[in-house]
Amino acid sequence: MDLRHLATLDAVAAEGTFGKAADRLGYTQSAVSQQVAALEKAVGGAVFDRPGGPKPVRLTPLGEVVLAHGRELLARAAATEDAVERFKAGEGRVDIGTFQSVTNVILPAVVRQILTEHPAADIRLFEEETDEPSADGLDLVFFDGRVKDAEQVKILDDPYVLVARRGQFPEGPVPLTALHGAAMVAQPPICDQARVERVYADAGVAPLIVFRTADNRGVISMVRAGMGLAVMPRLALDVASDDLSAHELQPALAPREIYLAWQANRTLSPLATRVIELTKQTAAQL
Amino acid sequence: MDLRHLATLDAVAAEGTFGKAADRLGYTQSAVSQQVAALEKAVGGAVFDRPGGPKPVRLTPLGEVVLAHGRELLARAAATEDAVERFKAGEGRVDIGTFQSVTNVILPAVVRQILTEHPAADIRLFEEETDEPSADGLDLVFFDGRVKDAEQVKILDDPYVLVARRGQFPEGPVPLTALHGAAMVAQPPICDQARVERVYADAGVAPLIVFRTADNRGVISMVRAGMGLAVMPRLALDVASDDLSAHELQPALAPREIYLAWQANRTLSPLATRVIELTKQTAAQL
DNA sequence: AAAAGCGATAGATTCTGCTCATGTCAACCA
DNA sequence: TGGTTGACATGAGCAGAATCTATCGCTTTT
Repeated sequence: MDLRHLATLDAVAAEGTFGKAADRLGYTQSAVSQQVAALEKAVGGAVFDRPGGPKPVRLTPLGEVVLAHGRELLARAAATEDAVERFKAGEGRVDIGTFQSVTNVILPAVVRQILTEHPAADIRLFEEETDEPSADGLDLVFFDGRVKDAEQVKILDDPYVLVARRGQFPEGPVPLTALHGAAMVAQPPICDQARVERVYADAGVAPLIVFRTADNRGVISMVRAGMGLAVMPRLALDVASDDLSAHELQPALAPREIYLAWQANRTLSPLATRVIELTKQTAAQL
Repeated sequence: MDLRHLATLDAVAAEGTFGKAADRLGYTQSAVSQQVAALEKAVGGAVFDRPGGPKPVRLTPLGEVVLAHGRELLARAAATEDAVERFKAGEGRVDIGTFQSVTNVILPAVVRQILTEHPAADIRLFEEETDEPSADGLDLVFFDGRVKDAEQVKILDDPYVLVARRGQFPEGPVPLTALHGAAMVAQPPICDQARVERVYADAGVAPLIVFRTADNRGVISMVRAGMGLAVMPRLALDVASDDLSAHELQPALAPREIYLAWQANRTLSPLATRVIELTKQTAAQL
C-alpha cells in the first residue's frame, strides 16, 4: 500500500471519475486506472463500483474503509513534512548544560533572543556540578575548560579578580602574595577552582580558606560580611556593589576559559546552531 | 516520502547499522544505503550521523523528528491493513430498512446470529413507512413488493389471513364475500394494503373499514376488542392468542411478497452479504 | 601496519510506473 | 435502432527507479 495510491483514491472519490482525478493529479486517466487497480490488488477487493457508461464511479464499502484510513495517513504525511519544515526553521527542543556564571550572565540574553525568534522552541537548562562533563543526553554543554572528545568553541576568557570590601586595598592591582595567610571564601575545589589553588601553591601562597560554597552569591555575601577575601572569575561577580571592590592580581592568574561543547561529529539541530551563534555574539559584547 | 523509506529508517535506528537493518528487511546493505539517501534527499537533510569505521550510525535531531512521525505513519498503515482484514472478515456497519413484520419476526434471529459471529458489527435498523422505497443511504431494504431499479431477492410469501374473535367463524376457510358490509380494522391504504383493497373491490366486496392504524398490534387489539374483523399477513400476527382465530380466505388473496433489496450494481460489504444469507435461511424456516 | 567493520558508489539488471493508442461497455440521442 | 458519447480497461513501449553485485574508502582495533 502506497501513499500515492491513497492520494489517488482520495482524488477519484472527490472527483467522481478517473479522468478528472487524473487531471487534478497531473496524470493520465490510464495512470489513475492502473493505480486504482494496484490499490485494489493490495487490499484484495474493489474500492470502486464502475457503473459503466458515462456514470461516475462510486466507492464500495471496502473503498470507504480504505479511504477513511487513507485520509488519516495522508494527513499524517503532510503533518510530517510540516514538522520537518518547522524543524529546519528552528523549532524543536534543545537541552543545554550550564553553570552559574553562564546561567546568570550569558544565557538570559540568548534565551530571550531564541524565544523571540522561535516562540515554540523548547529550551531546557541543566545545571549540574560535574568535574568532567560529557555531552551525553545534552545537545550543548557550557564548561570552564576544554571538554574531552567533543567539539567546542571558546566563548570567552573570564579573568580572575580579587574581591574585597571596599577600602581594604587601594584601587588597582594587588600582589598575589597578599593572599598568603589571608582568610578567604572560595568554591569547592572542583572544576577550575582546583587549578586556581594549584597556582597559589606553586607561588608559595597559602591562604586560609575559611568557607567553601558552590553558590557564588554566597561567596560574595560572605566577603561583604567581612569573613574574608575571594578570588573569583569576573563573570561570577554579576552584581555591581558599592561596598565591594575588584582588583587585578599580580601576577595575574590565567583566566578561566569558558567553552561551549557538543558531541563530536554529531549533526546539530538548526536550533542548537543558532544557540551557538547567539552565544558567541553575546559573549563578544562582554 | 515513501512508507518503505520510513520503515527502513526505523529498522536502521533500531539495529544501529545499515547492514543489520538490511538483513532484517530482506535487502542488501546497498539498498538500505540508497533508501536512506533517498529519504535524506526528500527531507532535505541527514537523518543519520555516520561516524565511519566500525561504529554504528546515530540519528541526527532531524532524524529523530522524522522517525517519530514515521513510526506514527507506519502504525497507521498497519492499522489500515488491519481494518481491511477485519472488514473482509465481516466487521463494519450495515444499515437496514425494515418494517414491522420483518422487524418482529425475521430480523431478531438474523441480528442475534450476526452479533454472535461479529460482536463488533454495527447494525442499524430504519423503520420508515414509505410507499416506494429506494435504497439510498441504506445498504439493505426489506419491502413488501418489488423495488424498482434495485437488485433483490424474494424472502418469502406471506399469506393473508382473516383475523376474528374465536368462535365468530367456524374453524377453516371463510369465503371472501363474508367481508361484504363487515366492520373491519385495517392498515392505512399504502404499500400492500392498497392492493388488498383493490382485490376486495374487484370481487365486489365492500367492507366497512371502521379504523385504520399503521400499528399491527393496534389492529389486533381492536379485533380482540370486538371492533371488527381484520385481514392481515400472517407474519403480522406474531402473537399467538387464545381469543383470536385466523382463517384462510376463499378465494385466497395473493400473498404479500417480501423482498430484500439493495442498490443495483453496488458491491455489498461482506457483512451485508452475510445478512442476506442469514435472512434467506431464517425465512426458509418459516 | 594490517585487519576488520561499515557505509558509499559504480555498473548491470530487473521492475515499476507512466504515456500513448486502442478496446470495450453502457447510456443517450436522433 | 444504430450511432455517438463518456468513461474505464488494456496492451505496447519507454524512461526511470530500485535492487543486487562488486568494489572502494574510511575509521577503529589489533
